[in-house]
Amino acid sequence: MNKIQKKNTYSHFTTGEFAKLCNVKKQTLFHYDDIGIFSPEIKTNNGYRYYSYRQLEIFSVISMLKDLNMPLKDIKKYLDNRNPKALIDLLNEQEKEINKKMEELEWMKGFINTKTQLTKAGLSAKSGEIYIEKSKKEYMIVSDYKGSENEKDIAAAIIKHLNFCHSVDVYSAHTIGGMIPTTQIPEDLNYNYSHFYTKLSKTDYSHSSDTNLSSVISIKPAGNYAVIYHKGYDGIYNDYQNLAEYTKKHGLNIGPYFYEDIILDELSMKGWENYVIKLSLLVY
Amino acid sequence: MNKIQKKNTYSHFTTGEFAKLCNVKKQTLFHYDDIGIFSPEIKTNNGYRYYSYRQLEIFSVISMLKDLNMPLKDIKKYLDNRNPKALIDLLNEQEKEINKKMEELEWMKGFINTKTQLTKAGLSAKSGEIYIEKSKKEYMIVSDYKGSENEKDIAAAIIKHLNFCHSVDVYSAHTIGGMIPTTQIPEDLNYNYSHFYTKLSKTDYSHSSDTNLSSVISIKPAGNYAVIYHKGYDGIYNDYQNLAEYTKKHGLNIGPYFYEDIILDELSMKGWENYVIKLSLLVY
DNA sequence: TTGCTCCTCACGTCACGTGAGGTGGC
DNA sequence: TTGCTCCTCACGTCACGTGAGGTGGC
Repeated sequence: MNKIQKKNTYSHFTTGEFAKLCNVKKQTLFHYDDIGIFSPEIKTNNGYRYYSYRQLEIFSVISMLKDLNMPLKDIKKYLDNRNPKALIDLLNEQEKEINKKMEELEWMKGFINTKTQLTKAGLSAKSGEIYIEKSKKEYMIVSDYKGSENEKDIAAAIIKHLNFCHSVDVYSAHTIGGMIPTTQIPEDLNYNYSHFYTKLSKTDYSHSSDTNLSSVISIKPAGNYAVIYHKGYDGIYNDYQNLAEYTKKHGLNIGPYFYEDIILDELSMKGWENYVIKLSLLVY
Repeated sequence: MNKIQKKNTYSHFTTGEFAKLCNVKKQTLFHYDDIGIFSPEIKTNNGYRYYSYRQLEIFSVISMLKDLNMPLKDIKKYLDNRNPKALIDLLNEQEKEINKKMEELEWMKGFINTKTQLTKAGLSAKSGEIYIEKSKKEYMIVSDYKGSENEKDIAAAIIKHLNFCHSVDVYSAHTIGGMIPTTQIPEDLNYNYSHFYTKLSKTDYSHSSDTNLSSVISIKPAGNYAVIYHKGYDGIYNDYQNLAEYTKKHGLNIGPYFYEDIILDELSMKGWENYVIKLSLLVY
């Protein structure tokens, strides 16, 4: 170690110190040195690495690019050919990446919000009890369904419905619900949907001042709903009948459709038989 | 393959089909099946996998959790013990993760913005020419410097300055600048800073309605500045002298400090000798 | 039958992480 | 001298990715 090196190392950081400043492990710095993407300002004869505070910015940019899913190879490629114009282009691209990520995170937030609400509702729900619930107006995307009650037709229709939602840029956190006309109260042998729907959260329709979207939005009217929760799908037609009888007994007028929503699904329950399903019916 | 299986597979997706719906490669689904985190609804005798549309949501949630840096092991642990309360807790934690990521992304956006501005300025800058530039008021965090002009003292002071910035939650995209009193126009043997500073972007001080921060913010006054760009640090004291002489020749009053900002640094230029440095001086 | 898709198995890769064993500065 | 930090080297790991070679459905 000559004098100049000694003088310099006083004002420099060892690998461990620099790693702490960067909030990474030493091995990261070893690795970056190995692949030639980021090396210490000084390397002494005994192999000791010494980093300068001036290297902090470039390390933090490497971290940033890595966080934005840029492979180390590509980062190295840029650094090997760096120049102001290339930097501007790089930053430009990364800004687009960031915007994409932000949108994804926004979607996740919406998903978490609705899913938390639903799950809390599912936790406090008592199966089999009928009660009246005041609901606000809800927006949804609705697809007709004319197929049979078998799995195959339903699967095809649901996928078609999902594709339609995606085509108008809707990726709702709500699971898909089904509508059954009240003119046709389900029995064991007759339990079929007339529509499938996806409810929209505020973020789903407030962001898109898209005329495409607004033209395909349907409304579930505000009002009082008779509601019953059911566990699993077995014997669910009984609760449809119970709902209908209840409204008759209390002399209530009813809306044209039953709504069937899955409140607790595979995400919190293992197996269909444990899902919690909410049936609701507009009354007045 | 019995009848029931055959009937079901009609309404199901093969691995390749399902992978497309999920925007991933088949191998991801194989892998998830291998480690037991996400398996097809049906597996026939010949080993063919068949996925249901009902599995789409759970796959997308696995993807989401993975994007939020949750290891597959932990995701599996949740799924193996899933229940509504655990789901609510999980979603709660992940929301915090999301907020952290959003803040990071916001910081990156700010960084990209300021860095792009600086780099564009650096591209169009002509070294050696003096001109007058109108500047708006700028906010910055300033640290005194009383050390010598050697590397060691400067390094220590800069790190102290950085730590101070971090202690008041400032992580600016601007590189650190230096101030030199105009009473002491630098020469070769006398080129020393009296202060170091970090400029703040709007996002740095607008977000923080923090009284801590506002009490330590200094202001670089609005006004006309005599400006010169210099390449590298070699002979930079000449340009300090040129700036001073220019103001004298034009009978201008000058502010108390020279400001030295690095416009193009290691990020776009290899080596100190290619940096572009901006010297400026308030005139009136 | 052709072409496409499915499968498993082995090995590769990317970005480190983890000791093991040895040296070096205050 | 002790204790801490530095180094290299080899191997592990996480989440897949990439063929290789073979089978299977329309």
